[in-house]
Amino acid sequence: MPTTMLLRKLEQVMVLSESERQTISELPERVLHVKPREDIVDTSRPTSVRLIRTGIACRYTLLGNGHRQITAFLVPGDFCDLRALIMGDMDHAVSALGPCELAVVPHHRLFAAIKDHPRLALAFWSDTLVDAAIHRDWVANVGRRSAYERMAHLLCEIWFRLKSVGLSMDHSFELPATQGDLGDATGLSQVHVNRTIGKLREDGLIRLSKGRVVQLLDWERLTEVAEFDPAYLRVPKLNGG
Amino acid sequence: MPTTMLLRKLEQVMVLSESERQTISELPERVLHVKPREDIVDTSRPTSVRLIRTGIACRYTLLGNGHRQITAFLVPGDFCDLRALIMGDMDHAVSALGPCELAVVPHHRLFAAIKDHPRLALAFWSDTLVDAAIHRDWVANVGRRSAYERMAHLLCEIWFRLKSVGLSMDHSFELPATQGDLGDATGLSQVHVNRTIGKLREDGLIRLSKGRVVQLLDWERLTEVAEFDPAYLRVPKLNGG
DNA sequence: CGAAATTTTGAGTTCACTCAAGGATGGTGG
DNA sequence: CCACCATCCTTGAGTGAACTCAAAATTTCG
Repeated sequence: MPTTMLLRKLEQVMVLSESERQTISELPERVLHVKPREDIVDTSRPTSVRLIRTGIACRYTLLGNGHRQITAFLVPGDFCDLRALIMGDMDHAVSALGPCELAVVPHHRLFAAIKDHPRLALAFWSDTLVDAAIHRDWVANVGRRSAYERMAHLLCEIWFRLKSVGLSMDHSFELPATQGDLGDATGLSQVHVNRTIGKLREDGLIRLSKGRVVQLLDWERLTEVAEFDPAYLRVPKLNGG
Repeated sequence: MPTTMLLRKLEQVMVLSESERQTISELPERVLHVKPREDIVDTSRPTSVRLIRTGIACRYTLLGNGHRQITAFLVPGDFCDLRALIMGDMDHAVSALGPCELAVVPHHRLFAAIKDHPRLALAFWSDTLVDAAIHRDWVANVGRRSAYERMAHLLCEIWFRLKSVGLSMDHSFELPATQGDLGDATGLSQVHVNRTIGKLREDGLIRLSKGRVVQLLDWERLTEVAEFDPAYLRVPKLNGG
């Protein structure tokens, strides 16, 4: 029951001992298959943590005015509800975009792993720190960029994160999101998302093929438009501990 | 060299032993006084962590288009650059709004504290989890709320957080931010911030007195307008560990 | 007290929104 | 395998919330 993506991510933060790697790979209790558009976690008090193995999911909040805001996309190797391990509850929901395969890790196993290998607490903590950095980037994206720049930035981020876990070699990836979803992620209306990606396409920056495949045709120009700097996503090796 | 606010915050998450409390209170190496508008941390590689003791600060990012986005306000008890403890670097800057008093905690002391009391790692981790929750809320705020609701929400959040650390008994607090700052926090222009708080004032929801004191005149209606639900800020007691 | 920063107000503009309808696409069951 | 239905995408037209530019009034601070 491989936890390859997670290991890959954590190994970017710190060097893991054989024993630590072993412990992590034995975390999952079972695998869960989730259908497209299905909720993975709602705002409750889960007793296990779900880890994305394949597929793409999103964190979201429903506002009272009927709107939805997606606050993050989750790619393989990402925890859905690590928050609840420490905080007890979830303050938001997570839903699968396309079909997802999840590993389920009971809280007690994670606590046991941390007890045996205290350094792992720092590794998992770093996951939350990256989450926070991504959120900050989204605040800036939604708050201070035009629709055009915003969409460009979002696509850059998703591609970069997929690439970091070894998915997407070339500059293309499958994104099982509707234009409505992209609107909820960027704070734009569905119609304006349509016009915006239309312009990105006209300008030769992206291409959308059948099966919801996104191609970034001109990474150079796209990052320029989006002002995309992956520094906030990059994880330097942990020194102390 | 008291770390009262921090202790108060951490004790909301978990019960601390006398020894743990002692360790935390001995963390600060020195106190630092920072003038209004001065940077507390920039995007570099600090070797100590700064902790707000008094005053209000903000995290911010400068965008290439000349805009600034504030991604969070920091109140007493909050860490400025805990990220760098684990990640090595900062991906954003922190600046004082009004005059601030900071406690400086060298990284090695924090690592030592965690080594002696592994549960403290979970406590500090929870700080990052709350940060992430606040950021998510900001994404939703900026992405899916009108200027009017947005400003209301921001004021609710700041007041609630000040209240949780024992500042502000009544519904008023000092906020040493210009309307430009509030714009950078909400993703609005300075002019529109002016008109928006003008409307909040007209509607009898808030009052701005001399010395930058904000008064929330009608908490009931304000939370309704803002759809403010402090659940995401509340920290349930830690069960495991 | 004067200079600098901030707030306030006015006027015109624009980016993104809503409403609406037609076309494309994809999944499902007969 | 095709017809049908639902979902999603696309385009048009009109509207509106928030923006920019600009200048006056006020406050803050040295």
